[in-house]
Amino acid sequence: MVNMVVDKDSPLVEWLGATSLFAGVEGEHLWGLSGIAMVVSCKRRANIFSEGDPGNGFYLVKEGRVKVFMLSPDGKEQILHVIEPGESFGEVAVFAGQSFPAHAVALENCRLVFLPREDFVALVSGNPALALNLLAALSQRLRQFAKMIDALSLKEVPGRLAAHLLYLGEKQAAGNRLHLELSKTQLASLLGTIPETLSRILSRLQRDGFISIEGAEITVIDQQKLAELAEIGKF
Amino acid sequence: MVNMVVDKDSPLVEWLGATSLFAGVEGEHLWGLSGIAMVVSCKRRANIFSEGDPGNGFYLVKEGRVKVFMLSPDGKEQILHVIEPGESFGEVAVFAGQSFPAHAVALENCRLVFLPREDFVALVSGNPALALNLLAALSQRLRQFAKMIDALSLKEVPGRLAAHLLYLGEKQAAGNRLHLELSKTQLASLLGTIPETLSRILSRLQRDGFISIEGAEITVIDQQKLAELAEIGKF
DNA sequence: CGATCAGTTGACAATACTCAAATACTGTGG
DNA sequence: CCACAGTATTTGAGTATTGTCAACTGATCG
Repeated sequence: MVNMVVDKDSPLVEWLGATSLFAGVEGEHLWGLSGIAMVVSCKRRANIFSEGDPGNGFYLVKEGRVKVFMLSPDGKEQILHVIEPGESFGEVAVFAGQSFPAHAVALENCRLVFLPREDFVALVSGNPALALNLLAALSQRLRQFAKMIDALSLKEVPGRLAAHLLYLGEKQAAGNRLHLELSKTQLASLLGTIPETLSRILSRLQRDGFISIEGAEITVIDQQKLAELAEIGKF
Repeated sequence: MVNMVVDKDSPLVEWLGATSLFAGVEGEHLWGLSGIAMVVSCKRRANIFSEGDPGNGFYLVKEGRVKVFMLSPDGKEQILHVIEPGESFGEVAVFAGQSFPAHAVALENCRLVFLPREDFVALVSGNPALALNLLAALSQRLRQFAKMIDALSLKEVPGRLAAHLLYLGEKQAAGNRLHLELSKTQLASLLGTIPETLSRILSRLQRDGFISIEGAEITVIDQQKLAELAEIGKF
C-alpha cells in the first residue's frame, strides 16, 4: 500500500451501484457501502499488495487497470487476472485465509475503492442479495481459473495465444481488427510463457496467414484457422 | 447422471451440519437443506456431469471420492480437484453461468447429496450465515486454483511432485511415510503431466535419495531437499 | 485363465526456455 | 526539443524438459 493517497470526493454511490458486483443492491445498502469505502489513488507500477500480506479488505477498480499475479522465487511472473474498471480483486482474502494469495500491481495510474473487511462482512451478513452477487462473482472467477488451468495444461502456447486473440476480438467487437491491451511482455506473462516465445509465435501466425501484425494492432485474416488452433491447442 | 439411484434413508441433518460448508448453520435452516436434498448413489467410473451440462444443482460427497477435471479434444485430462467426503462440487454452476465448467466422475462407488439450484438459492437468500460459508468455500477453492496455476506455469514437474508429496505428508501426518491416494496415472493427471514422465521423476527422486518407493507407499528420506525442490520448482 | 489396464523403460521428437545480442521505444532530465 | 538511460521487442543459436511412440512386465478382473 505504498504510494497511495486517500481522496475525499464525489458521490460513490452511483458508481458502486453500476458495478456488476453491486448491481441490484438497494439504495439503502448502497449507502452503507459507500459509507465504509475509501477511494485511493495509486501510480503506475505501484504495489497494491503482495502475496501473504494480511487482507484487511478488498478493492474495486474505478480507473486504470491492475494486474494480479503469482511470482516464482526467481522472479518470473504468471498473471492470473487483469482487472479493469468496474471489477474487483482481493475478495478471496476477505472470506478465506485472511491473507492475499497473490500480488497486485497497478498497470496504470489508478483510482481504487477499498472496502475494509469487517465492515464489509457485516454488510453482507445483512444483505442476501449482495451475498448472491458476490457468490456469482467468485463463481465467475473460478470458471476463468478453470479455463486457465485447462489452457496451461492441455494447450500449447500457439493455442493459448489463438484463444486470447479470439477473446479480444469478441470483447472489442471491431471487425477483424483488435489491439493487444497489454505490452507483449505482459501478455506473455498472462499466457504462461516468455516474451521471446510469444514473439516467435506471433511471427509464425503472421507468416502462416492467420493474422497480420502492426505493433500492438492485429488483423485477423483467417478466423477459422485461428479457432481451430484455439480448439485443439496445437499446430 | 447415468447409473444413479435415489436413496430414501437416514437423518441427513446431522451429517449436513457436520460438513464445513454448513458448519454453524442453525437447525431450522439445516432442516430446510435436508428437505431439498436428494441422496444418490453412483458407481466407480460413473459420469456425474460433463462440461457444458446444465447445472441444476450441486453435490456434496457423503462417501467415496470424485474427480473434477478438464478434458482436451484429444482425450487428455487435467484433474482440477479430487473431492473427498464432506466436500462439495459443482457450486459454480449454481451461482454463475448455469452450466458445469468441467467434468465430474466418481473415483469410487459413491454416495452423493444433491442440492437443486432453485431451492438452494432460495435458502441462501434467507440465510446470510450460509451465504458466508459458501463465500468462504469458493474463496478457498479460488486460492487452490491460484496455486495450481502458479505450479503449472512456474514449476517443473519435479517441483510439482515434491510439493504434492509434502502436502500428502502433512495431510496424513504419519511420520515419514505416506501413500499416494491416487493411481499414478491419476496423479499424473492431477500434476499436469503424463504417467511416463511421472514414473521417471519418481525414480529420479528415489535414485537421488529424496524418497523411497514401494508401490504407492512413499517414505520421505530427505524432507529438506524435497522442500527446496518444491520451493524453487526445478532440479 | 485370458484380457484389459496400470506401470515402467527406452529411443526419439519437439516445444519451449536460456543466453546473447542487436534494434526499436519510452520517458525523463537537461 | 534532444540526448540518454532504461525497457521492450525481435532474432539467433543451443539446450533441456517433457511429450510421443513402442515394447514389455505385472497386476487386476471378470
